Amino acid sequence: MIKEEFKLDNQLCFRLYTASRLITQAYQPLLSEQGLTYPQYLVLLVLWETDAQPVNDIAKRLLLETNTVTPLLQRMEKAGILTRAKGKKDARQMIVSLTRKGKDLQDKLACVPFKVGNAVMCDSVTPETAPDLFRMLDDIILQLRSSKE
Amino acid sequence: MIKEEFKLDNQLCFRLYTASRLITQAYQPLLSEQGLTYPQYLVLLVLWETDAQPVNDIAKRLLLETNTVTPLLQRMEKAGILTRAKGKKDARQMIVSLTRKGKDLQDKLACVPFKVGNAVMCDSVTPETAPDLFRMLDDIILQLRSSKE
DNA sequence: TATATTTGCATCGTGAACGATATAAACAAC
DNA sequence: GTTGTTTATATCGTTCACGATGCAAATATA
Repeated sequence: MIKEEFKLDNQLCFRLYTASRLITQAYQPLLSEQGLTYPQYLVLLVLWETDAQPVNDIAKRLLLETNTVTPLLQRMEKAGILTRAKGKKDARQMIVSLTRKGKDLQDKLACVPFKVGNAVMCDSVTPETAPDLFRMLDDIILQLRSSKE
Repeated sequence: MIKEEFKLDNQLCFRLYTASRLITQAYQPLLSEQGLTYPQYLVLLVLWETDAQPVNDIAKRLLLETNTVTPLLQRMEKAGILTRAKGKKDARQMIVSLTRKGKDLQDKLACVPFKVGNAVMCDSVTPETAPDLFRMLDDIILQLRSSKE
């Protein structure tokens, strides 16, 4: 008999991995109407909050490395969603700014958060219990970030 | 001011995506000692439970498509962890079986579940509250699977 | 001010994910 | 039995993730 700790059904990571993939898949048809991917949508969320940020700030906000974010931004630049320009104060920085098209996407995607929000609501995840889930996930993220030192 | 529903900090998906990536990163140094990746580890979990399965059964168990699993298995075959052989009853099937090396990995990775388990424990995620988290994630996964049709 | 180190970003290679498509075996309908 | 459909797997192209490495601008140190 296989040991309990090796059973797939006992793995937190597999649940997170699967839930993450499936919810991303739920976004996908809504985003692809605008030619976007989910990570690109995350970049938009960051830039809608604060426009004209260096690559590094975007990467830190998303907890990604710049070698992931740079190609992502290059593709979005090619799609006309944003521009990348060398920083004036610090020439090493690339300042990323939304174009008109990038800003307008906010209206075009207005329904997305609601549609996906509704799609995940279920017996044990409701507007009442969601904060508990958020807190646990935030705690796990914080814990894992700090153990990376 | 940006709308609440577009704030990154209000996104369940971003939490799941980040938690999944970070916990996978926690596995990575432990797995790479044996030359494994996290998805390859998941395949091992499936095969340790039930050896000699067709590709499709493994894919279904992991909720992945065969076009993701096939290359994964090919790499693991090249690494000598498993074998792939045409099914005798049904020649379309590829039956995946563990090699001696694949079976032995279970002992070599014995400490992994505990180390990662400890790494995620924190204030709001404890042995007592983990079942609540599991239930919520399972519910989300079920909900999203059923809404795919 | 010359040199060393750090910082910000880019490039490269590998391994997933996944949509689209292909192919052969199994099965069904006629 | 021939034809059509379904099923199991594989291949291809694109986009992440991410470790490793490179490079130039900024900063620290001698």
